[in-house]
Amino acid sequence: MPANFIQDLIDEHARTGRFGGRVVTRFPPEPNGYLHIGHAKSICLNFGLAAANGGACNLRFDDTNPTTEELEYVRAIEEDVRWLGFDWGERLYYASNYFEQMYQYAVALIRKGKAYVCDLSAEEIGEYRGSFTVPGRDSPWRNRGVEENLELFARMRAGEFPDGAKTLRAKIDMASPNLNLRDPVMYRILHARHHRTADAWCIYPMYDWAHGLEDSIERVTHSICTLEFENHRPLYDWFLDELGVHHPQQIEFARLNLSYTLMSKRKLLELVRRGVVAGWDDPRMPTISGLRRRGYTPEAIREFCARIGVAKADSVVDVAQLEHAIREDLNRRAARVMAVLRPLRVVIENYPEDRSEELEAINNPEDPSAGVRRVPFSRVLYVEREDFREDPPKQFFRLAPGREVRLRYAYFVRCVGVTKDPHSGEVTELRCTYDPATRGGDAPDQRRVKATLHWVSAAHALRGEVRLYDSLFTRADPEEVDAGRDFLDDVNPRSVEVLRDCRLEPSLAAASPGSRFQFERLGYFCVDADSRLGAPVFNRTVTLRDTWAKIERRQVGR
RNA sequence: UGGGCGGUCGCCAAGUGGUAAGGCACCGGUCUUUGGAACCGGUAUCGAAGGUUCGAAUCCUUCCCGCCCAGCCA
Repeated sequence: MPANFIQDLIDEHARTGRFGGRVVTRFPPEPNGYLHIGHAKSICLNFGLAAANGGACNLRFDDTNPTTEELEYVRAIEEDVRWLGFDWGERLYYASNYFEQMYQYAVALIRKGKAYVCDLSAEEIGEYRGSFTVPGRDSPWRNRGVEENLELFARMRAGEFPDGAKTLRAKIDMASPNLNLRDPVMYRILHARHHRTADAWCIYPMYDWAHGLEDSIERVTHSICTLEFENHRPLYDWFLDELGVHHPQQIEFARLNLSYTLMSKRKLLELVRRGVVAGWDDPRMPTISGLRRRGYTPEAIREFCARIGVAKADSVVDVAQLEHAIREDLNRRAARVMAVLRPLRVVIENYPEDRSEELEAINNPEDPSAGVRRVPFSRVLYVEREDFREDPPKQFFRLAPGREVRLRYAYFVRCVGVTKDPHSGEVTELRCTYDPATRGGDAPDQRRVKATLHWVSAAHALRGEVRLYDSLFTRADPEEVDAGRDFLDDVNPRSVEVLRDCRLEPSLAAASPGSRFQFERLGYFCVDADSRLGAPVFNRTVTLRDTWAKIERRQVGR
């Protein structure tokens, strides 16, 4: 892992002997949604720091709010962390396992006169809190006696009061410039069934009270969290110091933001619930499961996280950075294969009708050990529609009337005719001739062609479905919404395009779900879970860099 | 507005008083049976202004800008 300010701090702690040289971190997700790429940054950081310093990293579910948390989410989170390549061993914990301990800590605070039961309503608490510029006022219940508080708190736990009737609050300072210190709520009454503790509790600890205790109980040394909790650190410090328990060092870093991507769990949930996407693992989602289904590898995600660094400045990483990481990984590892997404029929007029042959193709030019395969060639082929232009613009090197190009690993062919639909005028077929002397793709006379096209033999081709993805949002920052509009208004209407009549080279017949390929000249694709034998479905993970597209965009632009 | 935290190339990000790393993106070029990959080259004086110093992105002062906080969410 590259150096960062957190590692510097750990180094300093090692020098000064704080924590006795121990390093224990934790990844503490709330099981109220699926993990996304932003969580991956945190996972890589926490597990990475632990590994780099001979420490350990806990996986702890922060399940203090039973109204939003579910078992499905804990299962998905475990799967995603494991898939990313991290192992928590026996260190799997739940905040809910500490509820009794937390309750006892709260009693201890009451005994010290540092916490009290408050009868104010939620609304009243808000009013008493004051504002940035106006100090808060003490709750009328702030000076209840210790015994009364103890009894009331016990009765809260016993279920004697309805939801919202009372809270337990820390007695700190209603005039503090830090609003988190204005007698924050520690416990609320919630008669809700918890996915792990069932009906054992009807009071649940607030995050601010619970989180620091969880870290303390687990003897965590470095509690790494995001920037917005910086304001809360003085409160955690207060709780831990009043209790006199193990006191981890909290360190805040900037969460990951990605251009054209939403990272808010609430909004991702809404996309799922409204059916804007097909589920948490929709390949357009920035979730780990979505990226996995899209064809991303854990290696690429980890490399991405390593490269973006860790710092305290708010930032938005260009999504091109993520795409670069997966291209780089797949370029090295993915087998090359030929697939025609939008088929255009080609007849090689001088190639015998009854003949076909097999040509040798390299599986991966980046990896000689991947070997070679044979692809069938015959008189009728398919090429990509966009590889032919009747009236080619400047710098378009591909097929056009009269022009010669190379069919990859096969022959040079020249376009000698174009067949069109008499009504629509649409090109329906290309008539070509081939040069038998160029078998394999080299001309003995050293003549050159400016383009090499991918192709597939019509008679041997497999049919398949290919799903092309584009970004889910049209706006670089989907969190920013124009007045009177909704973030859903910025969903890209063309975020997915399904092509159902694609032709694939026959070697793809055996491809199993999850396997990844480079479709030559097009991009990286991954077999989707919807695939069935004889009816393969591919997701486009990412396109190849496309210089021609860039040139064309420039031409159209001016 | 009170408090907290930040501002180094278009986007990330090193740098911790000695004369601005790297990655992505972009622009050129080499090579090429993927207009892919690879390779070569190009692009900043550090939010601003003062000051300290032989020397400052790094120290001091003032100012400007951005983000976070007024849930019985996390």
